[in-house]
Amino acid sequence: MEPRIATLLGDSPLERPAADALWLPPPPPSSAGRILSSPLLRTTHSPSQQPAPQRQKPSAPIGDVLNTVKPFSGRLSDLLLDPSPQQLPKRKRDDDAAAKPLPTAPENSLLMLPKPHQQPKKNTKRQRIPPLLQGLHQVPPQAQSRLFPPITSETDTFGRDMGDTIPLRPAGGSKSAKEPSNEASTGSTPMNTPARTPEEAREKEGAKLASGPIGDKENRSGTNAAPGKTKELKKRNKWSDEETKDLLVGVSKFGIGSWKKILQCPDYTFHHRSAVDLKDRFRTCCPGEGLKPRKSKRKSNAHEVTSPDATSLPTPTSTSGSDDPTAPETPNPTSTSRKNRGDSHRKGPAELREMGIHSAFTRTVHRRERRTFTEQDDENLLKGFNKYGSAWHLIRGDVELGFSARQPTDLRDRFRIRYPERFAKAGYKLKAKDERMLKEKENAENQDARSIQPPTNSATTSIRDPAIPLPTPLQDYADLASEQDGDPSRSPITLSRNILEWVDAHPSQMSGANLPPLSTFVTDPSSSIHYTTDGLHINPSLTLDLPMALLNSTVLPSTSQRDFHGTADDASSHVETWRSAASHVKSAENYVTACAGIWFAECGA
DNA sequence: GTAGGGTTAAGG
DNA sequence: CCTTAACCCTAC
Repeated sequence: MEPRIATLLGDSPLERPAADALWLPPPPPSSAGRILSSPLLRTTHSPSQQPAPQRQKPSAPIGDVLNTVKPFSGRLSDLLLDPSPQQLPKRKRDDDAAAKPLPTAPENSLLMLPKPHQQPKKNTKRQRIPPLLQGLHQVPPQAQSRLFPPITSETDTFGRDMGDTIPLRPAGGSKSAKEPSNEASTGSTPMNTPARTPEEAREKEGAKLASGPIGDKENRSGTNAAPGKTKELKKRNKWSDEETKDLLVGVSKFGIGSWKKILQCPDYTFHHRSAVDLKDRFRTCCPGEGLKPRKSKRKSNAHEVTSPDATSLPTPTSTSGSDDPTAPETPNPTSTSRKNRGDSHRKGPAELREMGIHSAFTRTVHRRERRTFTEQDDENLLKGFNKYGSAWHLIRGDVELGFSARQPTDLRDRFRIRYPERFAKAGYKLKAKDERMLKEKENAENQDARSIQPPTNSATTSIRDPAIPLPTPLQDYADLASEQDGDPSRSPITLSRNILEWVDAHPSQMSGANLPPLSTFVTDPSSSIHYTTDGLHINPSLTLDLPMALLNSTVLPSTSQRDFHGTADDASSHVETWRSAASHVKSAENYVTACAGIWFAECGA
């Protein structure tokens, strides 16, 4: 832990500039026990590494901040919104006096910290809680312990950012140990056996793409995954001639489109390929053979004059022309090198003959031509759903809607994609992926609400980055109002079970009120509670205000689980009360945690 | 006929 | 190589 902290901070404690807001002074002896009980502080200021005289220097940033800060108004929003800019220069002066800055360090060394990796796009949802709050959310587990929460998450990210080359993926699994070489693998290897469940399929896919091939690919390529990426950089799993031959022979035997059959046929050997991989490879080798050749991607960019070869790039017409399977061995002489590179995988008749393929590829399995749903289709689909409900065959039968060429299941599938919430509300099951997305979304907001995100960099808990704007109370929460579906049979209450679960899990923080498990309400089908499918929806303004006066048992219902025998309306009313109470507890928690930071510093000053 | 999981096509 | 969506299969 200790060396990692030092690594994480970029230097040894002695050389590290004190601009790091974590740099707290040692507490007076009376409070030493409390303060040093924090593992973070202990490791950051190990007495064995820090000479006593230097430790006694009253150069703590937090102490300075506290000395210059104006009297605390008692409102958390003041803490959040007042960056107290005059404190920053003073901090720097003290920094200079206290420690020798790194020669290359910029003024604000916080900027030198490794950037956390970029989450995939779908996860880069804008944070709903300002960074300061994220760091302050965590209430010390025991009030008397006053521990900083340990840094337990994102460590891998930092580790990688700091050049930690230790493989993060658990080494060893029987699977990877079992597949040191692909040369010996056959079509009947575990990798080529079909998965029985979606989870297995996912695992299998993940193993194919990541853990499984790693050793093999590294052995082949001799390169390591680049550090600083969320996902380990996947090596390109290049197609060998043997694989390609097996693929083409397989296509000639089973037909175009029977990718899974080919994949599973023991006669052929593929190195961690999926059916999609086979299809993609075939599309590359035999463009136009039964599969649509790829469209030209350069449309709007084609006119850009900055590209030196822009004038020689093939037009979409020439692209499709060169993809013409009737002329596979006569590449367009005007093609660029890029174009030639794309064509380099193309297998001509001669090569096919060499592989023993003498007849043209056929398609043995018939599949309806793929037809994209238009906006009009979607509109009609919604109309049909409003008219017939989920009787998809009736929707198809309605000639006015124009779905005669579709299967009922097509309509259902499209409806699931296009109107997922209505689909779910109608009682249907969403695809696992959609459900995962909903869950992730729920979890993301759940983390905001439960405040279980430990600070990944405690420095950010003291000084809010003024470049990151705080949201206005209702800014960016348009979805709060967009959840209404206009269904009059539902209560307008929009409630997330997560906050209720949080309250369930923290009954002691509800001022001793008698807390019924709130699942009492949520599991009551007669309560007409409307749960949004995307998780937690708390009016964020409630978390920015500090309704301390409301934080007492008088606002909390005294109803116990056994006592509750109300009607659905009563239940709604109670849940609303609980929801409000939970929000207030949340606000109070933030407030107390913010104060805790000051208490810590005061103890150390 | 429907629900739900699986497979494939195609664009990114 | 990944993701998405259209389409397919099959148990019920």
